[in-house]
Amino acid sequence: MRGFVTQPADPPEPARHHLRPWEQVACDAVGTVIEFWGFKHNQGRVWALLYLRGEPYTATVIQRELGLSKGGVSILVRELEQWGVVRRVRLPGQRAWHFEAERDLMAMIRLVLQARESRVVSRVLADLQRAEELIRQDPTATREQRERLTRMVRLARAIDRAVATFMETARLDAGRAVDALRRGSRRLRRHSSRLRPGS
Amino acid sequence: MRGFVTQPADPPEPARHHLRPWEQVACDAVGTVIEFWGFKHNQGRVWALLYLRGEPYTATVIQRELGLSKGGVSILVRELEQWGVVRRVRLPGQRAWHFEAERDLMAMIRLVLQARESRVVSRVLADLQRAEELIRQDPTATREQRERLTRMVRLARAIDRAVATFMETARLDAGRAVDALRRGSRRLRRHSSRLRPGS
DNA sequence: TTCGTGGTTCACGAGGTCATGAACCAACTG
DNA sequence: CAGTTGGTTCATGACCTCGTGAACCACGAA
Repeated sequence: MRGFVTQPADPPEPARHHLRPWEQVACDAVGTVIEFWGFKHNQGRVWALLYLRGEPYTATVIQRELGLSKGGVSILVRELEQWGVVRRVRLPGQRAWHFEAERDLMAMIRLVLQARESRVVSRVLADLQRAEELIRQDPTATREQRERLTRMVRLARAIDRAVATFMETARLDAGRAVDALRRGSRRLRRHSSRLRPGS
Repeated sequence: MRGFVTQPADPPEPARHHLRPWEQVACDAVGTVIEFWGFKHNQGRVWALLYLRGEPYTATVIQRELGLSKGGVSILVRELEQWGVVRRVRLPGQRAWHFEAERDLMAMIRLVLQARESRVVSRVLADLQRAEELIRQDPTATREQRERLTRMVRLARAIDRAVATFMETARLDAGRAVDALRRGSRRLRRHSSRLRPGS
């Protein structure tokens, strides 16, 4: 009796969303990537729709085109807006809000990286550094263990700085981001070797 | 009557896991990163334990140290093994399997990237290319829309190749990975500009 | 053979995430 | 003013993933 709830016995088909086949595929693809990066599938779909259509849409249209619920769209666009990948604009003569996608793909990458960065990387680095402090007060830890922990901290720090530098420069000039990556990678390289077996 | 099963009324405290404070912190930190990269928190903890301790451990010990269940450890080490970040070895005189962590941190990054890559990036690229084929058969699509889709495909392709090249070279020599990154980034750069407003 | 230990698989349950849709609020229109 | 439309919030429920612990298998020792 409970399992039937999901099957409303009659598909509502809400005014038929008229996504063309290539739009379906592309939006879902973006949804998949974005989901993989820790965000919501539908956030990707909404952005992709706005990007591909190229013009500001109202929440109602988004809802119809992608077959989402009213409340869902409200939340999705708010989140997208907070990350700066979608802008909320007033169109002259229209009283409803309209939403348009950030068009600079490089900026998109930067924003996604930024979200990940602020969420986790620096947090983890802090924890690892705390572990490094704790190990100093632990006389039972061997020298090898201290070394391995230090190695992890250095790697984390290198990644953290690489990402930070990348975002910093990419903000001003996409070209410079290349050099940032290069420098960051060189730093990474120093941590790439194994622990010497004999040491 | 069923809900009580999980609360055995008396914390078993399975021989007390004797993780030292810094190990606790470090293992959890690794768990957090790895979870963020789409894997399981406990997979990160298991690897970190093995890495920090530096010697092969049996499943039983891992279970005790991290406070996990028998079945859980079995599954976790199998998965870690499949990605090549943990090796299963027989120790002379011991009949139980022992597990040791991959020690090369750069290799770890490569393996994680590889897992992500095979799971998603190329898959998404394929979908986007399919969308590009579909749009050719759609006379209603505007020139701007075709351009935007093409731009997305090119970006995806650039990222795909950058990652692939990075892994390819990192496999042989961590140093070369720097150049791979550099070349990939230069390719990325071409897609960084906005669509010209007038076009 | 039987016991005991190491190891895997499986069904279940807890927990968390996400979308829904109703209730509600706000602002404009007639 | 009432009515309509746009927009947000919230409780609910569907779904999914992970870990558990029991059942089970394999194998070696006594």
